[in-house]
Amino acid sequence: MIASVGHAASLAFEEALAPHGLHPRHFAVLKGLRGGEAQSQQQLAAALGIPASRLVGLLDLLVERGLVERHDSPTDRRVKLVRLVDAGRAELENLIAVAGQSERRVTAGLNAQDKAELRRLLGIVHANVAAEPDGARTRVW
Amino acid sequence: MIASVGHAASLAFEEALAPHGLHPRHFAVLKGLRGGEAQSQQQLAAALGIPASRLVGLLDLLVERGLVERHDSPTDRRVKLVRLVDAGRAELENLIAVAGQSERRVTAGLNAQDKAELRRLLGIVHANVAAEPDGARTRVW
DNA sequence: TATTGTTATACTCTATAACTATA
DNA sequence: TATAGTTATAGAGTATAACAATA
Repeated sequence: MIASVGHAASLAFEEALAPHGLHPRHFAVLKGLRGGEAQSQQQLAAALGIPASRLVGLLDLLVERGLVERHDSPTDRRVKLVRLVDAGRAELENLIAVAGQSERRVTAGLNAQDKAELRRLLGIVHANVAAEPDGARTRVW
Repeated sequence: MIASVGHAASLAFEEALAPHGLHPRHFAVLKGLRGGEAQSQQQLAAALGIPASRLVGLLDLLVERGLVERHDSPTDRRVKLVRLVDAGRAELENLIAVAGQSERRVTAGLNAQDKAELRRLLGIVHANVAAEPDGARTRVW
C-alpha cells in the first residue's frame, strides 16, 4: 500500500522534474549541497549513499548547467571541492517549488488538517526507512 | 516528501521481495490475475500499463515457477490465456504477507489509530495518482 | 601503499521494431 | 491487412574494476 502509492508518487515527481531536464537524483545532489559548505566528491557521494563514480556524471551535468562548481582543494590536490553557486541555489528553490506543486497535485482532496497529519505520519516513516538495519543503503533513487 | 519517503518505502518492499526471487512487477502481475478469470496477455499488459513485450519475460518466470499457466484460447489460436494456478494463489497470499511485514517495519512507531489514518490518507492519494491527467501511464514500477 | 576523481567494462533493463502464426 | 505473442536490436543506466595523479 504505502510502497505502491509511494512509488507512484515518486514517479509523479520524476515526471514533474523531467521538463526541467533533471532527475530526482540531481535534486538530491543539489539538496546535499544546500548547506553551502564545499564538500569533496567522496564526502558527497557517501552522504548520498551512492558510488562516487555515479556522482561524476550527475555533477558533470550540474556543472555544465552552471548550477555547481568544482574547484581544487587548497590542501590536497587529489580532491575537488564541490559547491552550489548562486544560480544553483536559485534553481534549487525553483525545484523545491516544483516538488511542492507535484505534492499538491498528489494530495488533492486532502484538507489542511489531513495534509499536516500526512506529513507528520510520513515523518515517522521517514525515520524508519532512513535507519534501516543494514546501515548504508546503496540504492538511493 | 511523500515522493522521497514513498520511494524509500517502495525500495524497502523491493528488498523484502528479493529473497523470494521476485520483483514488485511480478507481484503486480500476480495481483492482476487474482480475480481468477483467464486473460489474454494483451488484456493483462493493458491492465498493468506495460508493453506486452515486457510482460512476456515476467510471465516466463512465473510459469517456470509453476505459479501461472498459459493455455491456448479455444476461439483464437493466436491468443494465449493466462491464469493463476493454485500454487500461484498460495504464493500470492504469501507475498501479501511479506508486503504486510515490510509495511509494519516501515510504519513502526505508529499506533493503530495512526496506521488507520495513514491508510485512509494514502487511499485518497492513490486515487489521485491512479487517475493522472494523461491517462494511460506507461511506467508502472 | 592508499586515496581521489575519472574512465572502461560488463551487465541489466527497457521500449521499439521486426517477425511468425494466425485471423 | 490486422492482431497475438515473441524475439531482436539498440539505448540508457548501473556497479565494479581499472587507471592516473597525488598523498
